[in-house]
Amino acid sequence: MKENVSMNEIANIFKVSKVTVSKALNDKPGVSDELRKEIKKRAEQMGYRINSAARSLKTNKAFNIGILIAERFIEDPASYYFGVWGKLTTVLSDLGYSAIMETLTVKNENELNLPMMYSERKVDGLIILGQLKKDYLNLFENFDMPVVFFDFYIKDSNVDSVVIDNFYSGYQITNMLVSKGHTRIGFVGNIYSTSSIQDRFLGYYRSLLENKIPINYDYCVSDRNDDGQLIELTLPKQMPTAFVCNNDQVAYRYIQMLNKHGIKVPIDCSIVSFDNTIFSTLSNPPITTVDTHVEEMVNVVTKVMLKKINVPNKSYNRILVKSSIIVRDSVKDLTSKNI
Amino acid sequence: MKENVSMNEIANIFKVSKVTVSKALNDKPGVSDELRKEIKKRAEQMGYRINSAARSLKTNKAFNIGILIAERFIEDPASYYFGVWGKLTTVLSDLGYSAIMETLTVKNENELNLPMMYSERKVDGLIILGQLKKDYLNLFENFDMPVVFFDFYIKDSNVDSVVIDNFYSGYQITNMLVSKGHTRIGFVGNIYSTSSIQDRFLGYYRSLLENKIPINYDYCVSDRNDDGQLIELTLPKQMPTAFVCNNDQVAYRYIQMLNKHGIKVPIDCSIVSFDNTIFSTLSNPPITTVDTHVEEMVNVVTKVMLKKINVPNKSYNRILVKSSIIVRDSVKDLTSKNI
DNA sequence: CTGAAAGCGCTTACAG
DNA sequence: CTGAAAGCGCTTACAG
Repeated sequence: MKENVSMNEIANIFKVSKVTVSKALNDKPGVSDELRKEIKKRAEQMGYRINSAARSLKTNKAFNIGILIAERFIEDPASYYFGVWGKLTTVLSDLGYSAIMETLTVKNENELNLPMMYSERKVDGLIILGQLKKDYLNLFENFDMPVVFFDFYIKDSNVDSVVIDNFYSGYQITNMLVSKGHTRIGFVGNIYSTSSIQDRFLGYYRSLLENKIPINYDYCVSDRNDDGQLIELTLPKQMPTAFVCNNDQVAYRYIQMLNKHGIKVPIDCSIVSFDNTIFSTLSNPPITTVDTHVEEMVNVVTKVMLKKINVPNKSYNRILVKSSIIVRDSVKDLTSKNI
Repeated sequence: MKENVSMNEIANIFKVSKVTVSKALNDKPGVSDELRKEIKKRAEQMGYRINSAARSLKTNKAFNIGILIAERFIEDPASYYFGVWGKLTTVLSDLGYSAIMETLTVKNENELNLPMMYSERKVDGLIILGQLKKDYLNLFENFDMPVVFFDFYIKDSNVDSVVIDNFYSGYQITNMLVSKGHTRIGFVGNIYSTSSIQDRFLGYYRSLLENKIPINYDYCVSDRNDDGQLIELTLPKQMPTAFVCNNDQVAYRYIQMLNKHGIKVPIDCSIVSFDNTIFSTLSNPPITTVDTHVEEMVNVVTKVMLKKINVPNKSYNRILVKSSIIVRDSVKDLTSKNI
């Protein structure tokens, strides 16, 4: 394989200028169709590869998108973000962009150091995967490069974000329980911990309101302390017929805890949760959960990013992506005849 | 934030040339310490960011490493490769390199299309994460860019690779079972399916040989067909006291199958496996497994890659990274007094 | 220690 | 349709 073929070399072969070769290869007007075809063919044969550094230097576009993720999110091998990561890479690639990944260390986050891919001008835009410290996120207000937050948002920010519709998801899955005849429904999760748990809880509450079911805090239990550290799961003061758990992992643990107390799912108690992660399929029984449509979220975030790159000062605010219920075996139908 | 500060701008402020600024910022000799310090300070204040496209154009080094992974490996949300991916990114970043990720679609693999990051000269080297089709891998023989295979190797290849020492791992964990008094030991896995299963099996066999335990194929069962598709797990013709499973996921499934037959782990039967993935911790009981030292493998592969970039024609062949046993609760000690 | 000059491989605006 | 010229922002080899 030839090491370095340049446009100039190809131009010499055809006795034309490199300008013509550039136009031919980039599908720009100003070359006859025939010549264009010949040049493209020859370039391919010669193993021509464009020098994107030279292109970037001229055009000020790197055709790279940076993806920043905090180290703590990838320590968990079952992290939801890995899937996002993979899909982002694939989708960007289809659009002619490469994905540069960088992990943000605790140190860099605390010291407010911007990522290397930014300070070396390697990327045209930045996608922030998962919530970071407020101070760090503030760096991106009025930033000199397009930035989109993925899977979280912060209040009073002018940075665009793409998030799941947690509120609606909570509403939806609780409605489903009600439609199966459940009226005593609990919630598992610390509702003061993250905005995503809070929104899911509020959706759950909305469903109760709409169905004229009074909320009963005796059915509700916490799953973590205010610092986000998981705590031991307990039975509520009174037992409901169903629980809405704030995510699959908690649901998985909750089922194990119930089993220890001799309570079988879904015979004695129904469980639903959110995220459609590996925990929902590995659980016994497999859990009815809310799928977050990662694919759709990724499509949306890349589309927004490319628009922002081309029209810098437009704002998209908070974009909600809808979700859908995946029905598995953790919910009992109380309305069916064969109880 | 100022959009575009160049070396020239900084040079004008100090009434020196951009050459001096370049030397100062890059810690190259030829500038007085005092001036260097002043320039660096000022550059920081002005928000100077190097234009790596310009640097690349001159030096022919992008300071990007490409990581190629087949789409099929990231479809499984619990894929072992995600962790590798994350660590690679972190380690490369520490060394001043950015990681460009690209997924290889089935189509591109079949049509032998090289990755975009290569054909646009965006990377200085390529790490291939996980085995690809032979034909595709053949593209990298005598390639015009450093390439390292990660977690697999192919025979008769001159491409360097970094792999776990599967043979030794199998040997080691089987030795452990023997030391706990087990002599009837089975193996779970199709030994004709992948080189990694085969190597683990051969390590297991070596331990038996060394301990003068005749191998008994009646203790062994398959876990997948020759195409790699998982099949239903069954009990062997005779029951051993322990099984070496070729990976955690299989072990997880095998324990579930044993439970269905009323066989309890580790009371009635011991289980060990490989990889230390989420399946080994989620299992009940948690499984004693072989940890693959991802961190070490990543350190090795990046070190090799950087060496190859700097000294292109040196060869490192197959580098084996050792592993270690993580003891959990799935093995019964047959030698202890309190049986 | 410092700098003038050349040049990396493209793209763009303009002229013919 | 085609090309000469300029220039993107650096680095390097060399001269002073």
